[in-house]
Amino acid sequence: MTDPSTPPPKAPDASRRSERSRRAILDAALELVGESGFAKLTIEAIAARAGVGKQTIYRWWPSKAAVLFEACVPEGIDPASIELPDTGDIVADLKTVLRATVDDLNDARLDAPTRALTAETANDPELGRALTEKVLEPQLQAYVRRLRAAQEAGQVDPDIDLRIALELLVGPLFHRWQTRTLPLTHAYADTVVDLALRGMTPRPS
Amino acid sequence: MTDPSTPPPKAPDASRRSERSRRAILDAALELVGESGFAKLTIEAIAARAGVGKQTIYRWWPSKAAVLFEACVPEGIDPASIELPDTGDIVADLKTVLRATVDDLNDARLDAPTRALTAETANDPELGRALTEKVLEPQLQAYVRRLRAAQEAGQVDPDIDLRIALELLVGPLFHRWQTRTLPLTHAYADTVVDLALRGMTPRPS
Amino acid sequence: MTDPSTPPPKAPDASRRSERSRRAILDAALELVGESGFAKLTIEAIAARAGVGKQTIYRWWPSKAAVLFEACVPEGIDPASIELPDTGDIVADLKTVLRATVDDLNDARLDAPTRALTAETANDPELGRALTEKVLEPQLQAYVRRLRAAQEAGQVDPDIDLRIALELLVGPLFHRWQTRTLPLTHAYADTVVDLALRGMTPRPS
Amino acid sequence: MTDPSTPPPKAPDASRRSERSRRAILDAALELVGESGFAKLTIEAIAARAGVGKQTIYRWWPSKAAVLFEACVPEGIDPASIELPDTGDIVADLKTVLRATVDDLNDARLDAPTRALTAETANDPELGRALTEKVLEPQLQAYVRRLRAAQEAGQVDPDIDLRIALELLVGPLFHRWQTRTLPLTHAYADTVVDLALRGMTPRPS
DNA sequence: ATATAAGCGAGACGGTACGTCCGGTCTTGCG
DNA sequence: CGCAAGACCGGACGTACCGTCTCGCTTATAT
Repeated sequence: MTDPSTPPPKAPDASRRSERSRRAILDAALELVGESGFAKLTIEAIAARAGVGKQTIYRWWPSKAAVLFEACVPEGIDPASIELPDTGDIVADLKTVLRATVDDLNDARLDAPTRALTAETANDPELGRALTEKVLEPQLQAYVRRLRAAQEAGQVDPDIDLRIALELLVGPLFHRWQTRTLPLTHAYADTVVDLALRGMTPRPS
Repeated sequence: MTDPSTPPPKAPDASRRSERSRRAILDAALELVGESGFAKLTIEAIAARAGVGKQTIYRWWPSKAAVLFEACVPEGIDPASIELPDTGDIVADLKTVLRATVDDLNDARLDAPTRALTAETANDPELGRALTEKVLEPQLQAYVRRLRAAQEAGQVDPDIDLRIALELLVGPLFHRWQTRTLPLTHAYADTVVDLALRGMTPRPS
Repeated sequence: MTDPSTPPPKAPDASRRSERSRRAILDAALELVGESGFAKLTIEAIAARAGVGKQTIYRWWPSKAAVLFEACVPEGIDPASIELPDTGDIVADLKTVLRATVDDLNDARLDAPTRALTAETANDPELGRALTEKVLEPQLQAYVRRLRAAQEAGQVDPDIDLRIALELLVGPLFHRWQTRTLPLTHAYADTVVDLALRGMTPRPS
Repeated sequence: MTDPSTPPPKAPDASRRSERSRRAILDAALELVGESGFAKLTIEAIAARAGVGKQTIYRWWPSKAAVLFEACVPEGIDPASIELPDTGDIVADLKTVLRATVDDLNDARLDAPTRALTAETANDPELGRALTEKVLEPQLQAYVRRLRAAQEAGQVDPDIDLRIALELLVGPLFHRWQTRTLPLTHAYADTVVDLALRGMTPRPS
């Protein structure tokens, strides 16, 4: 059910939309943010690089952040499809996952756009919501599911709030990435998992 | 050895600087960021509100972020002076501190400028460095000192890397604040401390 | 042969130009120069008065002098169409013309812009060329044509260089106007004509 | 009796004035106007080039035009001392003088400042008055004196208004210089004198 | 002989305008 | 009607100078 109260925003006809232009715009945005950073990313520059009229961008996206978001997060991936590995060994599995996360965060190609989007959420709450809903929460939920399985397998204390447990794992990584205080390494990921999990082992009753 | 290659940047004479203008600029910046957010914060608006020529801002600060930074972080506080409480009970002390941090992060007056500065570090590495050096690290070092005391008192496993231990405490708080996924409460702070500390208790040898 | 070396100056598309804005800008420029003089004439003020973005001025004119020039000299007048009266009496005709010139030079509404443009030629040779070509020379050529007719009618010595003859008529007027040494009157115009023409009468062979 | 009504304009003490600075300022102004033209001549540039504080310029001159004026027209020359040659032959004498004038007007070193000052009179009537009084009129009066001598010698018609006669000589030269329509040559000067003088010869009674 | 006050170099200050860049809207002509 | 192109109004950018205003520092009387 779409909202009938808002006055006609002249919604364009999506069925006539040019896929060609859409792709060119998203590609151009990614290229430019990689070359010069988000601060110098301009709607005009995107349009020029993509060989596209400015209006074609304004017609389909509300902001340059939204363009970049779509460029980074291709729609249509099923949130439920994200699944953490489950070998039965929660510690090993988490180390595998956090090491992969470390690798992603260290990937130079992803760095600029990711930081840009993260930063832009401070000014653009709508973007923040989208980022949380489409990217962040699905991943966090996958952590919760994996931890619940460990709980049920008796590897994690049943009294523990899994939401917080997950933040104990993810928070430190995110903190280092955001503040650039110290390097993000596999060893770091391992230590975080070890420390966090030590606090979650079932207490001897 | 200073770089002899760069041409003279014509450093202004700080001794002739007008303290009156400096204060007016910092106050105006804080007011405006509170009223309209960082995105709408303008050098021209700051100058106008402060009753000051634009050049007077450009003369002393390299960017509006730098102005805001100085407005938020009055220089001249001794980093070593930051000290966490030490009642002998590490758990209680950390809960006290993290609850206070939660209160700070929930303070509406600090929210806008803090988020703005944090976000701006993505575009402005120099600002990031300053923020880390002048604000973040001094606080983190205080954590390290308090945790070391606990270690020496036998309340924390001597094998633990205190730097990572601290990130286990601080990271989750920062993550929630940054992502706005769930509310930051005292209860949350307590649980984080409990969980993290459980992982650090000395192992029975 | 056009110069192939200069990089593309990105010439705007004149067919899309807004005639509405063009008129508003020219009118505003004339109003403002009349009110406050050329020294206080500002691109920003013209734009504001005309309700136009500054870029719209910079897009179509290279300087405020060029704006004023176009405001004063509407393009598209045929240079050949300027014709001095010819009653058969060269003295009477020249007096008629110079008296009219005196009236023009004394016209307060024309004074400010005309002086401004004349003065600006000292700094802006391109403007000087335009002024000479579009305004001055067509008028001087009309003088030459009328004097040639008089020559052919035996009223002016056939040996005389008409270009210089004309300057003997026009130069004194221009000199008084420019230097404001003495008032420009009809009597003055008459005397100049009388004196100058006395030197051009055919010599008794 | 000095005017007691005007509020104290804080006239500086001329006796303490630094001749060193005065010369440096005038020299710098002349140099700069020659290098870059009047439009780019700034008080700040003069001060910097002269190694002088800006205030020292503002203290002694009301405008950059006034500086340039003094640089071009060293005070203290007696207006009455200007005298045209008198060999008894008015035609030859005038040709000598106008040829010298042509040479001056063609002198590249004098061109920029002279044009600048002439142009500036359009915006600065006070400058115009000074220029007329100190430079122009003394010269024109010398012409009048020489022409009167010629009149008394019977070489010029006694009925002629000498003021206008002089303008017939000077106006054409000035017109060509100002409009840059055709080159200023000795031949041109000669022709102007011939033509003008032909109109002034005594009429056979 | 020494205060005292002026001119002076320097340059920070509150401003105004510059010429440029870009945002977001609107218009034109093509497919 | 979507689209490329780009002119348009508006607003902020960072720079250049304006003319005024302090600062210390000579330097030249006027005690």
